[in-house]
Amino acid sequence: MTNRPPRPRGRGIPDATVARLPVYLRALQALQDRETPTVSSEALAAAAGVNSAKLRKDLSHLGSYGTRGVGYEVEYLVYQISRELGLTQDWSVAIAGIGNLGRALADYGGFGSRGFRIAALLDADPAVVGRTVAAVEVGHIDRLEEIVRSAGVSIGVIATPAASAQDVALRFVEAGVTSILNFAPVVLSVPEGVDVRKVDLSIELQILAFHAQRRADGDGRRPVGGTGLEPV
Amino acid sequence: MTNRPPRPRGRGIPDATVARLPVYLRALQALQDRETPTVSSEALAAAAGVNSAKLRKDLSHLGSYGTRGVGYEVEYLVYQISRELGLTQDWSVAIAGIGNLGRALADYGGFGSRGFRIAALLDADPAVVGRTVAAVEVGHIDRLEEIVRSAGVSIGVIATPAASAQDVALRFVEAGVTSILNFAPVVLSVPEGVDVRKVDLSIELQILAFHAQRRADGDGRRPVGGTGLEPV
DNA sequence: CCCACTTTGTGCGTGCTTTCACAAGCGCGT
DNA sequence: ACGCGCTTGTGAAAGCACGCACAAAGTGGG
Ligand SMILES: NC(=O)c1ccc[n+]([C@@H]2O[C@H](COP(=O)([O-])OP(=O)(O)OC[C@H]3O[C@@H](n4cnc5c(N)ncnc54)[C@H](O)[C@@H]3O)[C@@H](O)[C@H]2O)c1
Ligand SMILES: NC(=O)c1ccc[n+]([C@@H]2O[C@H](COP(=O)([O-])OP(=O)(O)OC[C@H]3O[C@@H](n4cnc5c(N)ncnc54)[C@H](O)[C@@H]3O)[C@@H](O)[C@H]2O)c1
Repeated sequence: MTNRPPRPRGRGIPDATVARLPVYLRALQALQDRETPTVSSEALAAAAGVNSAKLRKDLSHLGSYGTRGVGYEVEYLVYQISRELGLTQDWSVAIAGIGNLGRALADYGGFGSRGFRIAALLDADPAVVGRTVAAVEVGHIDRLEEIVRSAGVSIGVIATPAASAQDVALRFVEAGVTSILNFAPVVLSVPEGVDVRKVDLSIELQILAFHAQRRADGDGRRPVGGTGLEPV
Repeated sequence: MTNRPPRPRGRGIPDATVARLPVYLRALQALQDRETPTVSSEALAAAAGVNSAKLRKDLSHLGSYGTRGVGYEVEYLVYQISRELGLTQDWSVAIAGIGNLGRALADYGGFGSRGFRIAALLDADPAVVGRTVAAVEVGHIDRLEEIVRSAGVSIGVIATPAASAQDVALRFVEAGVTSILNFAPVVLSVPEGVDVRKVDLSIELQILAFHAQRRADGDGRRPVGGTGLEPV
């Protein structure tokens, strides 16, 4: 694991690549657990569920970290991807809305394992505020700014009801948070420079339903009471 | 066993469009609640956080449902999008793994509202099996096939630990499920023709971390947002 | 009827993404 | 030293997605 922080990488890794790096990282860590020293692009691509040419091109954006005829050294690549993703430093996360979902997120162990630390939990319900979840005491949402600033939070997670999400988002931003992960089913409006990603269960199900319906239409699969209406 | 079908997209609606239709649908339903009869592409695009030309092109894939000089009739468009997405029929969902996350999903109300009905819950833990969550009794995972078939499940949700996810996925497939939503942090391998989507919290956080690091890095400019609210 | 105005639907240029295909590089055995 | 087999890194091509800009199509007022 040689440290190598110069910058041969052409600045600007494509978004599509960035979205796949965590997948590669996870596959590599599984190999690490099995003490596999090196891996070929073919094998790693299979583990990550992508085309091997795509994997190589993705990795080439980070630098030339492979050895022709051999493959990639697992440990070295883990380090390089971690560094590129910013996982060599710790990130403090605040979760707003400690309901069913918020609690599941807070309790989730797979978080802290990789550089993300839950630094603050926030809720509006007096019955929840003051309780301790995952070793963190739930603070009142009214003190968001104070808590977020003092905990040095850089990533805000929104798990409140949809009606409160926009408000909470702006308060996160006012408190200096520029990265937000939103679970509420609303489109958030935030100032330029703030990065919002959303996780939307309902949308995922609807996309699955679309494809399922298409399969059912084409094939002779059993429909469950669809309409016979055709597009005009 | 392929990880991902190449792109069986017979000519039809582009994937990128399909992924946005649920967003439009949600915005339209909000308009419906406010009894707005018609909406322009400009206004709907703003509500959905997209470019209006993109919205019009997306909708044009469904047909010519707008009126020039006027806009789109909200109710009609809701129906057309719903039909295209397959929401005019009901979909039965099974959730495997009734832990923290699985319980949150089962309890989540925003599901049923859009044609998705929780038909079965499955777990391996004797302490969980037999309990009732969200008015559904948790069945034992060993009876997956029987339960899934008798409940007519068409969408399987995996919220088990990562180690069990692949196994559960294959059992879903054997029971006839061809649409799977996976919350476990693993790449699933399924036979061709089975549609898998994943929701991965950890990946989302890592992507946020990457962008946050980039903003903090060489880039010394402080994003002065002003008050310009940008839809995301 | 005509005209000014609004808004849709889409042709087209631009840039990003994926995939193929292969030369160049590396290790190993002889 | 040399050739062979394996694997990377990357040009080039094909495929998509996005968004501008505008003609076509509709509304409403006079
Ligand atoms: N549970 C799921 O599986 C699921 C799935 C998809 C999306 N979501 C979305 O995630 C969000 C949370 O879901 P949930 O099931 O945990 O709901 P929940 O009702 O169990 O929890 C919401 C929590 O937010 C708190 N809250 C309300 N207003 C607040 C405010 N202004 N500031 C801070 N906290 C506030 C409430 O006190 C409550 O504890 C919702 O927007 C929901 O639509 C949930
Ligand atoms: N909780 C989160 O916020 C969160 C976030 C991202 C991803 N995930 C992933 O979601 C999954 C579930 O997370 P969780 O927090 O609910 O975990 P959990 O441990 O609370 O729940 C897991 C449940 O699955 C059951 N189970 C175990 N093996 C099973 C099997 N073979 N068949 C059926 N059920 C089985 C267990 O009995 C338990 O009830 C995990 O893969 C986790 O990595 C969770």
